[in-house]
Amino acid sequence: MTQPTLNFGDHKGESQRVAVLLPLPLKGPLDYHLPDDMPEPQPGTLVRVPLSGRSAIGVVWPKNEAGQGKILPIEKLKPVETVLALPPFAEDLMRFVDWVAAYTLSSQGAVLRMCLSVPAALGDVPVKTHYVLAGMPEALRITTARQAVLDAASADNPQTAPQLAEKAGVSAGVVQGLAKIGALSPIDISVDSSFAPPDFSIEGPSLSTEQAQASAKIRDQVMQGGFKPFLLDGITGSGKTEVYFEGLIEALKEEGAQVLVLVPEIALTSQWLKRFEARFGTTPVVWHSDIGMAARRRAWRAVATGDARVVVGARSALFLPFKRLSFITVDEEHDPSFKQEEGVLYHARDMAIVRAKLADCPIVLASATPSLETLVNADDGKYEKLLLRERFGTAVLPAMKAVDLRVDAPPAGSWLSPALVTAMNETIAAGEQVMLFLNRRGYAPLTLCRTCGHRIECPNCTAWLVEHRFRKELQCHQCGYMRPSPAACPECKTEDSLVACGPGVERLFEEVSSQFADARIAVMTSDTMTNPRSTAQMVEQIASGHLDIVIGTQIVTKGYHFPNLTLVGVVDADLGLRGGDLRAGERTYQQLVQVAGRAGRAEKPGTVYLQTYEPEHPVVQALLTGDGDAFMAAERGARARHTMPPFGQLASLILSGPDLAAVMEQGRMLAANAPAVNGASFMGPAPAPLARVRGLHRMRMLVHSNTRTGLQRVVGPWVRQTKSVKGVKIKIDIDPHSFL
DNA sequence: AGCACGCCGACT
DNA sequence: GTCGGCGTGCTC
Repeated sequence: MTQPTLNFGDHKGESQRVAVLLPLPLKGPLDYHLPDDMPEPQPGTLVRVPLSGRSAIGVVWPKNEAGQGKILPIEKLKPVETVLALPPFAEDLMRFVDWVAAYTLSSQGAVLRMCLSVPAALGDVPVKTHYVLAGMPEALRITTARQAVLDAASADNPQTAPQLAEKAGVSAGVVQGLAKIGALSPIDISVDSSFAPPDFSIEGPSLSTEQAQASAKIRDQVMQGGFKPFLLDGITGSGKTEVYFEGLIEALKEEGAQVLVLVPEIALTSQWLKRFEARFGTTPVVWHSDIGMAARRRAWRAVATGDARVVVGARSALFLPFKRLSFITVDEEHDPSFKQEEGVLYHARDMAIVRAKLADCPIVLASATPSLETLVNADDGKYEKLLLRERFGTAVLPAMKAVDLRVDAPPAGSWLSPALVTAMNETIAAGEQVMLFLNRRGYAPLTLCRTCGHRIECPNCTAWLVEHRFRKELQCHQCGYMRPSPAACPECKTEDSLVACGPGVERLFEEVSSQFADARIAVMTSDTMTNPRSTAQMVEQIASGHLDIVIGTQIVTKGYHFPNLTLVGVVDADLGLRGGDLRAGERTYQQLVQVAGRAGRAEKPGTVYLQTYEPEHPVVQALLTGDGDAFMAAERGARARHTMPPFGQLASLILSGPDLAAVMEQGRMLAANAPAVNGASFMGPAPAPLARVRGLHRMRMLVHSNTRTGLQRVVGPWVRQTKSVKGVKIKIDIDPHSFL
């Protein structure tokens, strides 16, 4: 990972000229000239500039030493319009933008766009006029109404006109009148209330010995300052959160310091936030993809001004304009959702390390199942490893049992083995709860015609339509296409000939409902947890013991704590292993450990049943024996042998367009133009596994390097120097995780 | 990303 | 004869 060189020094003879980076996918910053009456803005200043007839907001960018491209004469430049009343971007943020752009082979502007993702935050702050008592003007005519308002008003407690009018029992007009003659003075107060600072007087929970040791290491580093990554490797339920909380609290003791906690999108539950608030004595600034516009604006501004001390967010929070970032935690660092798969393709965990390095602060990567990349970095001594090997309190790790489906097969048309059903009955009889995990939304992944063999596919994608029986619809999980469930086969028109193939959570619900007639059952998927209110309600119902069986997709794997849940049934442990990409084994192992970790989190011990057709598979064996280290060591060996990441590096190209011939032509040209580079090999073009998505044809190419870094220096020039075919989009993914 | 310029179909 | 479809291309 190399880093672009920047010059933050003064640039003599160029005082008239400023480079402004705009949040657009342009090649680089654009030059503007400074009006004579405008003081020279320091790099990082937010400015409004003209841009082809309109006006745009950008950031004054440090001058790049390598002045590539032609320089426009100063008289041709348009003037900077205004300087925005916002704190300038910190130097480390600008270097971060440049670094991410160079690493992901995207434009600086595209990366900046992620930092300026809240247009409303950049404008004027919405204000409400409040009033305070002013000196008594000479010509004040006192009336009873006026006196009542003056009694209600005060010099140091600003109130709005309606508030004062209400208190005084008069109309708001009286207040306005007093303001007009100067007896009250108006003060504009932002509608955004400020965030309460953290409360250091709160005593943390008492920590176990290993927790205390780990947190001491982190706190020491925080006090000493400077970049340093930690891997906090602790089994599920070992209290990792409490350990990194100590680091965060320590960092916050420094005046003005800000801390960031990155979490997987689905882990940001209200249960989790309550825990957070209990320790910090304040609501953290929450940042994720679907917070409302007002909350977004308030959060962004608070981060920029430094008012927000603690930020908890999904991957995009990494691009918030922190004034002084002093500590980062990436919780569940192995989680696949940290990989951004659209627009600028980045991995938030990897970029968080870079951000911490540029901000010169400590960073903690926490996980019960660290990624291979992180484990290798820890073993190489780049990260300090902190281990937590005991479950917190009296809780113990759940017992793991494999159910060999070849031997203990479910009856035809059902998906639960007799062994699992027996265990479920016993658990429910004991007044405890069961969770069934099946990472497949809907009723059935495939609808097939018994008569003609037709499989109902998406008209736009290479994908089967998934039946959602609750909604009586078929849906494409690729593009969102929906159609009502047909009664007859769309191909041969035979009535009642369609059969659902394979299970989804809805089908499991059907089976469980008939087998456990008295049980109270919930289905937790993104389809049933569409809004926070209903989600919170469902979670509360489970937590308080009002439900017996929870059926869920991966949404249940994180962020929830159900103390009475003692049995977890993994309906199809082999599901994630099919399709076999680079990380299929690792990912499945991680996911199943997380699911298993839902069982027996309190006093009662838990049991996990893994239904599998391949009990001898290394992933299943690792779960049964609890020897994850051996499993990861084996994975590591395999990756090293094939110089796969992190021992080598991959870059993926997706070529897509409406015209297949054009897409193929682009692929041919890229292949023909592939440079001969020692240690690098080029594969493809080949049709992508998802050969068509949203009506676009897709081909893929893969570049492999047998060295760990620097592949973008091969891929960047190669793609830039290859003639592009009209109507074909080239998406470059450095360090790809998805191979579809 | 906008927004303009630019060449081919259904309207006043 | 125009209004307008969105395809390509530029923005200091």
